[in-house]
Amino acid sequence: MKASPPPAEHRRRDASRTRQALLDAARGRFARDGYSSTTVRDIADDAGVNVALISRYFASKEGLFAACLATAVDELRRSTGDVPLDRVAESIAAQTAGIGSGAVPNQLALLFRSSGDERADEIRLGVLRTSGERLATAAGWQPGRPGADELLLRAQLVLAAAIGTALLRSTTRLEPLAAATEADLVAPLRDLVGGLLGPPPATPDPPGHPGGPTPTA
Amino acid sequence: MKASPPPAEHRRRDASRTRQALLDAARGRFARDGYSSTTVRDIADDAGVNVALISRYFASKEGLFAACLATAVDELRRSTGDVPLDRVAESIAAQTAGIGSGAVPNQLALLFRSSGDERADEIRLGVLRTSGERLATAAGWQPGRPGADELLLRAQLVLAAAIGTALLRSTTRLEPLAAATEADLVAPLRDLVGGLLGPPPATPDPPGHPGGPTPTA
DNA sequence: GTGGCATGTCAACAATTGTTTACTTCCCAT
DNA sequence: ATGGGAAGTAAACAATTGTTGACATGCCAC
Repeated sequence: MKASPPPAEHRRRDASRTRQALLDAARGRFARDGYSSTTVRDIADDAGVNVALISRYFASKEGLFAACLATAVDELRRSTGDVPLDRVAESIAAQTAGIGSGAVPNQLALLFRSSGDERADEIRLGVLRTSGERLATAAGWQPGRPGADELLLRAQLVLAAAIGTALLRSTTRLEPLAAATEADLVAPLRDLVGGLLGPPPATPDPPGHPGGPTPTA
Repeated sequence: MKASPPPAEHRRRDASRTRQALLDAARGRFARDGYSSTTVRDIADDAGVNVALISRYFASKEGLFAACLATAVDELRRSTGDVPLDRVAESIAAQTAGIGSGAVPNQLALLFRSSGDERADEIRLGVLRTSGERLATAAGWQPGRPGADELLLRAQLVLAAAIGTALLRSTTRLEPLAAATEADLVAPLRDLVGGLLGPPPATPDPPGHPGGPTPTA
């Protein structure tokens, strides 16, 4: 019937397609089981391709992990690119909910799965650092100011909460957290972010609170 | 010189001592590197004993992990035994700070390192579940009440934040979070817990907030 | 059609893993 | 002191891991 090979259809041999299949399978495995618990044969089986192709397309298992990390970092950078403070909760909820609860399996969780590779650690640390600074900036952070360090610390605690949530949701069946929808998460996350980065909640008496976060207004 | 063997001194052969050495070494490795990245030879070398003793004393690597998990769970249960709501932040700060920043390396982080073992997952899930319920109870939770589910969800988010903080602190060098002292962490954590579990912060207009947590007073 | 090259498969490799077995060494009650 | 058993050691085991090379197969330009 079909005289010419339809380009949109499934070709029997397509390098970019199998490459992508490997990336998808690897991302899911790495995010759920971690780096060293995942074997290249697992990934290849999930992707439905031969094991040797991992070495061919990504040079090594670590290369594949680095590629996964790169795409995860890209997506994170894109979806968290300077969100205003009052949209942070929505953004985290979207990330931890998986955007489709199936299609994209938790870049946040993946970002945190150690690989033993030093470059991966550098990438991870860089992302965390810039994310924290961006978040702190949205909360009024300016380096050098009095109290700047604590504000940055608070922003990093927000990141820690987001990562912890992503990990708990993707590796345990702790209900109701594991099955919570994005909508379920927004309100609590808003309170979490607000408590950490919002204006100081009118501390009546406790003497602590050294230089609370500078009010945005 | 020494005629009789001094019991308080270091005997050359002491089963309980080497057993404890193995436990300590294993807990550190598991918490920092995860289960599958840690080899039994690593642990044995850290403890300064022979590899075969792991199988002798704990039957297997998984048995050793289970033993570590059990002690961690014990310590967690003891140190978080029904703390009042206004002491939760201190408790989390103490846990994530490591109580001595060196001696006890993060039970929280260890609690979360997957092992692939089904029993370990059960233990972990049980601890998380009861911890969440205890925390929610301290915040006024009563099962069945309207809004009870969201309050439990909020308590579990506190746990996620604590675990994320512990993991971030023990596996990255993200400053200032990684080097923050227990005292540095208390105030931000108090705001985090307060934001999630405290009395609803006098929401002026947003229609959400379905049945906020019942005020303690 | 057909040659050439990209794509995919198979089998084997060396290294590492957890575990076991046989053996040695030390402590202690007799 | 001395035999017996506990404590520790060394070497080897099978299984699994990541990786590689030689080989098969399909697709496209000509």
